[in-house]
Amino acid sequence: MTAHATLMKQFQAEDIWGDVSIKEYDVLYTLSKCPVPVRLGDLNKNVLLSQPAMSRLVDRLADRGLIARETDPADRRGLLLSLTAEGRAVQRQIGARHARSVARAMTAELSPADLRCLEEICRKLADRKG
Amino acid sequence: MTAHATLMKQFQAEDIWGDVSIKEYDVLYTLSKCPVPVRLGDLNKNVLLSQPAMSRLVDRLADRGLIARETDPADRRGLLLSLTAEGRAVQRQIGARHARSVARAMTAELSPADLRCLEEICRKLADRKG
DNA sequence: TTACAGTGCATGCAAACGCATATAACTCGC
DNA sequence: GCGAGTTATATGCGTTTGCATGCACTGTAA
Repeated sequence: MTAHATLMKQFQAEDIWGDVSIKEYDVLYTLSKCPVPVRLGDLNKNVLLSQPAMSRLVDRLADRGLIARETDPADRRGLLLSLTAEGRAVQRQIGARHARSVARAMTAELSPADLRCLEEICRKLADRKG
Repeated sequence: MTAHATLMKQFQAEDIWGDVSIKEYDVLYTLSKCPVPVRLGDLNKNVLLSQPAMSRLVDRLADRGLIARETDPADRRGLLLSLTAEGRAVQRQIGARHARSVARAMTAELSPADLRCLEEICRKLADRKG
């Protein structure tokens, strides 16, 4: 937990976020990794926010024109979310800078073996029983 | 980040927290690890909260009698924080249950070698240059 | 000693959050 | 087909957060 907190505070303090908060970027990043539109509930699994908070975060991003919402034709309760062209551009721009920060922070202290090990561990933990 | 979010959501959903939030517990736990009273600013390094938010979280815990505040005699701007007897009792009770959850979640998916590797990685990241 | 830049914590305020719950849509048994 | 139960998202409301800033104290230097 301490490792996570110090890393996040360092990333948050970097002057690369423009008018996008780190949680908002988290959503943009997750969407950028999805080849097809995603459900709100699925997005919510990747971010430490309650469902209502995610709903309103998506509201704000949609109002700002960064993501598009459409009701799922197959299940009209559902929302399908995707990046707009502008959202994709913003994600790419911030993502490039953030990726450099992350790479710098991780390689500064961790060996290549550490990095492989950590990747494996995180995959195991994230894929854990639904 | 996904691994962290899923783990935290699972822990948060466990029915072991009583009327102490996970952030409040985080503070109680950190204090329980400190042999001597700690500064607010130092506590804040372990938790992903801004300084004002930490200040008010400590307010609430002090109002509830779980932690004690005293001004540092050596630097009278500073606050020294410590657990009260009740705070220590609460931390121990919740901590015992939470430790079991954590152990279960981690050992379910990770090998002993993974655990040693992760511990080493987290130490390196947490101790990273100020 | 007094002025002044720096540090540690507190507070005002708007924004964001979580909880409980409402709403809408789907599913299943009858 | 129709009501009961379930699932996906939205909304009301009180609480908590972050930002900007204020206040108290420290240290240094004229």
